Amino acid sequence: MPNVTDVLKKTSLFLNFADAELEEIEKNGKTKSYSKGSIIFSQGQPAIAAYVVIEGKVKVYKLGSDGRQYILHIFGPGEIFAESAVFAGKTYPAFGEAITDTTLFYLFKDNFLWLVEHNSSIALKMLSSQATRLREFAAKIEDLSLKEVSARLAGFLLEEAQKKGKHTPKGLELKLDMNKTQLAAFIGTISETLSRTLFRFKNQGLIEEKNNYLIVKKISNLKDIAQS
Amino acid sequence: MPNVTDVLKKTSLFLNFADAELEEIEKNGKTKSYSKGSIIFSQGQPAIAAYVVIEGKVKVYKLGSDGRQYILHIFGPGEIFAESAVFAGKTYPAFGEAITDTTLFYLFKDNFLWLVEHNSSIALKMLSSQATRLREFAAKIEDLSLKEVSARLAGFLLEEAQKKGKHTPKGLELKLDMNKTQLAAFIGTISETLSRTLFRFKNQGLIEEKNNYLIVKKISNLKDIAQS
DNA sequence: CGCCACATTGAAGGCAGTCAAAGGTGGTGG
DNA sequence: CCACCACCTTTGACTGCCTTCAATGTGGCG
Repeated sequence: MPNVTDVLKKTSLFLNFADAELEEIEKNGKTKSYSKGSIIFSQGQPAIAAYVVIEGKVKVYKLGSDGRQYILHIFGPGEIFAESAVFAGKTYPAFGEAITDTTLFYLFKDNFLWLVEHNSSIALKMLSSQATRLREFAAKIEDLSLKEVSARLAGFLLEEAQKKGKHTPKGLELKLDMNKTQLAAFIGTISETLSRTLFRFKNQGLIEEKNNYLIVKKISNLKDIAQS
Repeated sequence: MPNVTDVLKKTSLFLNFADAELEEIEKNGKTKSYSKGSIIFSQGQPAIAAYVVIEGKVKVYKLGSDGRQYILHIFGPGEIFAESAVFAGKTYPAFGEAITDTTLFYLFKDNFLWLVEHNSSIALKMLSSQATRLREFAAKIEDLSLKEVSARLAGFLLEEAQKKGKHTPKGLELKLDMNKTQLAAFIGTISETLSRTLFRFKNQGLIEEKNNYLIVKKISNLKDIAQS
C-alpha cells in the first residue's frame, strides 16, 4: 500500500501544505480499506465525511428503479470525492462503491468544514474544483439531452485519448479503466448498445480494438460524430 | 424598477451584510437592463462577471447542434448566476438569455473573487450553494439517463406543487413561470411530446389545466410515475 | 473441465423525435 | 373594434434509435 501522507500531498487540495498541517489533517482522519465491490456509502445516508482515494478506484453512481446505473464519476488515487455532500450538509446524493480493492482516507465532516473555514486557500480551491465539476455535469446533461449514443461515445473516446492516449504508429492507444458495462453506464446507455456502436465505429475504421486496448485512429471523423 | 440595494440585501449570499459592505459591493458593480430575448452571455465567451437578477427572469441553457435547447436553470429576482464560471475562471459553459425584460447587477470577476477570498462567510455560502446545484444537476442526470419523459414530468410537477402550489378544493394549484416550450426544454424533451404527455395525465385524472393554471390532483399516483 | 461474469449478436417492439398542418392566443396597428 | 401577424400549442402520421429479451461466445479462475 502506498504511503498515505505521500498521496495526500499530491491531492490538489493540499498542494503546498506544510508537513505540520498535513500531519494535523492526517491525525484527525482515518484510513480504511475496502475490497472490490464494497459499498462505501449509499444514497440517502447522512454525509459524515469526504474521502481521498489512497489506492484503488471508486465509482459514484445513481441507481434507477429498474436497477440500471448511471455512473457520475470514477475516482482514482489522489482524488477527493463526496465533498459536496458534506457542504450541502445533508445526505449522500448517490452511491459510492469500490470497483477495485481500495484504500480511502476519511476527512470527517466537522474537521473538514473547520479546515475550509479557516483556510481561504482551500476554500478557493474547493470552489474552483466544484465549479469544474459543475461544468462537467452540465456537459453531461447537454450530452444526454441533446445527443445520441454514438455522439456521446465519440466524445468520450476523444476525451480519453487526449487525456491519456499513447501515440503509436496506428493512432492513439488507450486502456479503459473500467469494463464495458461500466462504460455503457457512464455514457448513459447499456452494454448491448455500446457493443453495437463500437462495432460500427470499428467497421468505419475509426477505431481498432486489441486485447483490452482501444486505438483511436480517425480523430477528425470522431469529432464530427461527437458534434452532432 | 425595484431598488437594487433592496434586492441585493435579499440574495442569500449577502444576507446579514452591513449596509456599508453592501454599498461597497454596489459601488464596484453596475446595473444593466435587457429586453426580452436578449442574450446576456454566450457559451465560450470569457467569464467576466457573475450576475444578480434584480428584476425579470433569465434562462441558462445549452444548445445542441440542431438548435434544440436544454434549459439548465431559470433564475428570478434575488438569485445569483454564472458564479461558477467565474470560479472556474474560464469561459461561460452555457448561454444566458433574458426571457422577460430584465435588470441585472454585475459582480465583476476580480471584485467578486476578492470578496470571496476575504470573507469566509461568503466562501462557505458559495460552497454550500454550489454543492446544492451540483446535487440538482446530479438529479437531472439521473432523470435524463434513467427515466422517461412521463417520469420526468411527474417529478417536475410534484416538485413545483410542493414548492409553490396553493391548496384548493380540487388540488394543488400552480402557475408555471415559463411557457410550455421552455418547460419541455427543461425536462429534456420537445413541446410536442410534452403536450401529449400532459394530455395523458389529464386523461388519467392526475391533473387539470385551466387558463394558465395547472391543478395537481393525485399526488400519490404522480409519485408512482415519477419513481419509475 | 466447468463455472461465472462479461461481451456479443439477433429479433422485436416501444418511446420519443421529426415533419406537417391546423388551432389558439396575444399584441399591434389600421 | 377588428383584422392581421407572430408565436405558441396541439394533433396526426411516420420513422428510427435504443431498450428489452433471449441466445450464444469468450476469457479467467478455481
